[in-house]
Amino acid sequence: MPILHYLHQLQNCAKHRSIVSTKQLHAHFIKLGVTQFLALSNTLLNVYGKCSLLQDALQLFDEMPQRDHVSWATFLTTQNQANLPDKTLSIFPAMFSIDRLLPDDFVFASLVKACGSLGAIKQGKQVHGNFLVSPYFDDDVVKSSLVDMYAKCGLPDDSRLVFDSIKLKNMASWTAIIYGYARKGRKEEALELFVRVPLKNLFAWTALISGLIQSGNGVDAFGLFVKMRRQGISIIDPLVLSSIVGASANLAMLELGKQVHGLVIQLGYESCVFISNALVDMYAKCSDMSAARGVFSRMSRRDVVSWTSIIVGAAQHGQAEEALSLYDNMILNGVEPNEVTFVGLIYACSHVGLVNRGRELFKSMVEDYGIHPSLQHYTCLLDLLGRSGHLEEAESVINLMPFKPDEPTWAALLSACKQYRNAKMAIKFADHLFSLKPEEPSTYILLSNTYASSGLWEHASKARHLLESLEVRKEPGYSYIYFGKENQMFYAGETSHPMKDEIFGLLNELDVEMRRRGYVPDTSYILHNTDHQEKERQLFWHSERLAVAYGLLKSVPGTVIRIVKNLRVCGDCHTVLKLISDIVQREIVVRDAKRYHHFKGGKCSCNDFW
DNA sequence: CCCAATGTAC
Repeated sequence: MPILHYLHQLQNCAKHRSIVSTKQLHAHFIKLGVTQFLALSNTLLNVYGKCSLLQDALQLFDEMPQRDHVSWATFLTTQNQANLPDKTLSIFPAMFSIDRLLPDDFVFASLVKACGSLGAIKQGKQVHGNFLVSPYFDDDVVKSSLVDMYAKCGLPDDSRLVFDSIKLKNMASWTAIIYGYARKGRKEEALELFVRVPLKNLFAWTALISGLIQSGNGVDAFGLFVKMRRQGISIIDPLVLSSIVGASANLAMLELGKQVHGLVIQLGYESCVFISNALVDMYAKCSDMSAARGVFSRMSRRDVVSWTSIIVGAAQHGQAEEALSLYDNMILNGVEPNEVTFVGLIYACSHVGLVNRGRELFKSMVEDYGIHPSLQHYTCLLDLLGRSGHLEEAESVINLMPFKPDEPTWAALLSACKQYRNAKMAIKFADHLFSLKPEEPSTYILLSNTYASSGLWEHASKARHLLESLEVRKEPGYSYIYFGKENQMFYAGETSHPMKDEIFGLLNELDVEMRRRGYVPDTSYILHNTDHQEKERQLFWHSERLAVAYGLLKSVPGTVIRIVKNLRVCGDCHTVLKLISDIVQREIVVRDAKRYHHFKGGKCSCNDFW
């Protein structure tokens, strides 16, 4: 049977993703006049999808003289596989309106998957409803897709309802439900189900581990990863590694990240683009830009994520020129930038006050690449304009843009007003900020100082008053320091550390030298309303200073001191860290809640804007 | 002949 023979050949093409053979076969079918056999065209459609030949798939589908359920299911799947779930949903209505066909189980599964990828819960529930009243209402595959959809939409309880209705639970449904709970940080339930999985394969482990990482439980995830390795699960698919690399990045644990990198090399996955992308990002987040550049330069193939990762990394570490020249290289290499790339680029410009270049990039993003600017893009642009003193222009951008600025954006503009002594504008911005009912204590300090400097004492005291009635920081400040295999955590005001005396002695010594150089503690950053001396004492015990002192005492001389802080560095600590970096001639890198600071020789890479 | 599970940059 020649048709069966051709089907077999096509399946081979799909397996090996052989584009040339597929096109040859297609030409052959046309010549033989066998394209009216639906099975043949449908399979061909499938192969085009698998080979990522979207244009060919679309043309074939469009030109098919008749289409059946299989044609539709296959075509919708090509859209899902090409990461175009919105297309899946927008094309589907034509199934009825043009071909008079109702969805079958295969089509339902594709639609549900598309809703899950989009997080489109409203449409997802509609599809679910239609599925329940269809003849396929009991299909287990569609049900496992539904479990996955609710998991991806962050509704594990809805997942569970569907999951419990599945008679014969397959691995996909187990994986999906575990992922759903893990992703929401519901560890107990995720683990409880994991214990019950009949086959604990790599998929199940990956779902559990990556879900936990996405909910910020990186430490638990690492524990499980080690357990998985010990149980001899072989990593035949590198996806779990990208999650684990990402967890090292989130925790900013450089040593851990290096170990994971070693494992990646050992398992032979360094040549995998998305793994290397994750490594570049990890080194950047761990503030080791030279390692990030190393991985990036060794990559034989780089996609838009690779370039964007290194650009954003350079931008966040204050290396604006590097970010911009990387962008030029990216364009020369024929890689098209996307919305994330431009966030990094405009951010880079704002760091060094390259106003014209930033404006050009913003314009180019819209005009050359057709990207609709998001609030984040406007925030970067406003930051750029504010920092460089173009306050009127910033105001007109605010009036023209289709978003309302958020609290940090108003705060950044307000700081810019202070810097450029524009009291009139400051009051305007402050009023907007005030009406947002800010939650960040430092915002009240900024507000109060702004009003006070303009003689608006009543407003100033109102802001101070609100601040004092505000619950003092829900989260206590802490800093981590890592070097070698050691890591230590310091809380603000901590006085029980075994090396407390040495730390206190060193900080005192440094304090004397700093004051000799003209340092005066800026106590306006202290929230409690206590006397001046007490405020100075509190500043003295801020966690980043304890961590730096510990680092100076214990780390190898000359090495970079790396610190991760949960909150933002206060203005006084920023001054102090600059001074310390100069006094002891050491580079200090602090990753705070907002950005990176490289203190070196009395200067900071953030250019004192943060 | 077609459907379901794990992933990287803001």
